[in-house]
Amino acid sequence: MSTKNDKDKPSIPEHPRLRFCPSPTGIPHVGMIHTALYNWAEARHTGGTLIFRMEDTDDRRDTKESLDMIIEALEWMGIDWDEGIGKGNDDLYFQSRRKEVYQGVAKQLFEAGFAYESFSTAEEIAERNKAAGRPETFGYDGFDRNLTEEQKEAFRKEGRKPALRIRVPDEDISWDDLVRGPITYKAGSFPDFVIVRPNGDPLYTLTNPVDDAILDVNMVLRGEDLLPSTPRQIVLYEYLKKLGIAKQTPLFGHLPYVMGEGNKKLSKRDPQSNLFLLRDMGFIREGLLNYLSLLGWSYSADQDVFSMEELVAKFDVRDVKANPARFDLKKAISINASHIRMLDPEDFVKRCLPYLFKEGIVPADKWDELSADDKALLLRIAPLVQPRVRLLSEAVPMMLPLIDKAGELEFEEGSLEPLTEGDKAVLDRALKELENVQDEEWKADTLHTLLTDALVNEMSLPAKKAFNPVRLAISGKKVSAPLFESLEIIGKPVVIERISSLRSKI
RNA sequence: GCCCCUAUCGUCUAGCGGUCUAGGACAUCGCCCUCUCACGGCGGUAACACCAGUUCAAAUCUGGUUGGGGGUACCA
Repeated sequence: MSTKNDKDKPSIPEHPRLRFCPSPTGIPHVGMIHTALYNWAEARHTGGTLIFRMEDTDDRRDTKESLDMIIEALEWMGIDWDEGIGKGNDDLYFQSRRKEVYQGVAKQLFEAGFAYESFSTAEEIAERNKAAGRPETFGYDGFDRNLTEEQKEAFRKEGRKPALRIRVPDEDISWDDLVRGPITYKAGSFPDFVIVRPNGDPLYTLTNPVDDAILDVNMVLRGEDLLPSTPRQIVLYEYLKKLGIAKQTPLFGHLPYVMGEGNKKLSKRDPQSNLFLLRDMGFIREGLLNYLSLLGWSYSADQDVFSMEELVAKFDVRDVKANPARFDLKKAISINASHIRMLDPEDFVKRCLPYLFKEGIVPADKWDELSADDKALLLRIAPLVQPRVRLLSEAVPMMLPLIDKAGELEFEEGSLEPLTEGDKAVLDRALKELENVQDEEWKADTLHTLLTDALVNEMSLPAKKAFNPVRLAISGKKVSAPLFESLEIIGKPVVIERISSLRSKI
């Protein structure tokens, strides 16, 4: 199999080792899952290894709840991992437990001369830049690069503590990006950067590559927002390799953003960015995964509904597009609808259960806890409802009139006003016909014939005019599951009761 | 300011120098099917940001312009 990119993008390692390493700071986000999905798909396609690790270095923002939600999200989506949290020694996979490791590496970097102590404060750097006529945003000027021991001692006597900075070589930094192709940062593009704060806290620029190196990660697929940190990390990798800590510099692939409305990255404020909100709306994993994979990648020129197996068979990160993609809820819903229709009816019902249970329509949200009668009824209803919902939650109002026979029917807003004397006559006639039907004759096709003869043929009404009042009477809605099947399922007594009830409202 | 990324219908994309009067999907509009809705079928509207250059030939290669995004941190 050859794709356009095989010839001009880097070849992937024989045994790819990828990782997904979010920070536990909030509700699982669609952009985050998009990144996780692409890492997963690449790992599964290549037979590689996916590592799941937590970048929890910010104790002010990190929460246990967030961690639990991220795990729940991955499990719900079916994104599994081979190494990492919950699989082996968790001390390897939580950065919050690894401060000594980073400090140890920092010490080695310092002793080898790859990093140096920097005593300059932000104010001093800004002043020097100003004095030299450089723009304020110029950044660090390398002032502490070659401080003598005496100078350092003098700073220490002032009570200063040094940050540790990486000595950035004066040369172009290039890499061949898996999604963007060759990228070069010219020499001097960025200054010596801090890897350890004066108080000893290691920074992302250090912790991320160090863990990747220790876990022998050879492919890094991450968001475009991390692109500017890559040349810095490449510098660091060169040093880590010299110290024997890193085996190689990994291949990098910078994935496109998932955008929201306007030209903004999908933010936590956008409701459609919240994975669990999408689940509550009634997305199924297959649909959401399918849609998300399409944001920056395509399955083929003329097919965009496919299974996870098909995705894995075809996915290649080198085919991913570099430009950001907008999250389009309408298309996401449409793709979801296709996947709902492909579900086995029993599977469909089982997945509807939580939504039905939440509204008090069924007594349990677990299939096994339902009575045989309940199961049988749901299974009869499923094929009627399944092809006409796009989200699982939409099944609730459609199933309700078929399941809840005791409750008072609620009529849809504005559905009663247009009713006329003609509709009243239709209901009268329907009532008369249906009352005479024997129990054993109460079948969808019999009722269809009966009502067609009476209402359409004898009353000379168009089919819509004839059946819609009946539909409204038994469902409370203008849109419902197929009428005659519904009549059969609801049963004669309740149908008679509901039609009489609506008749009296006209 | 400087650096980096990016640019095909409203949206997601196919396109890899000739097969492009640019294909598919969602959305939208019309028609058919039809007990409603959905499904399904048929058809319509709708895009190569701009300017140069290379070439017999450019959506495709090169340069520039413009637009969008990101960075320029002791954030990630």
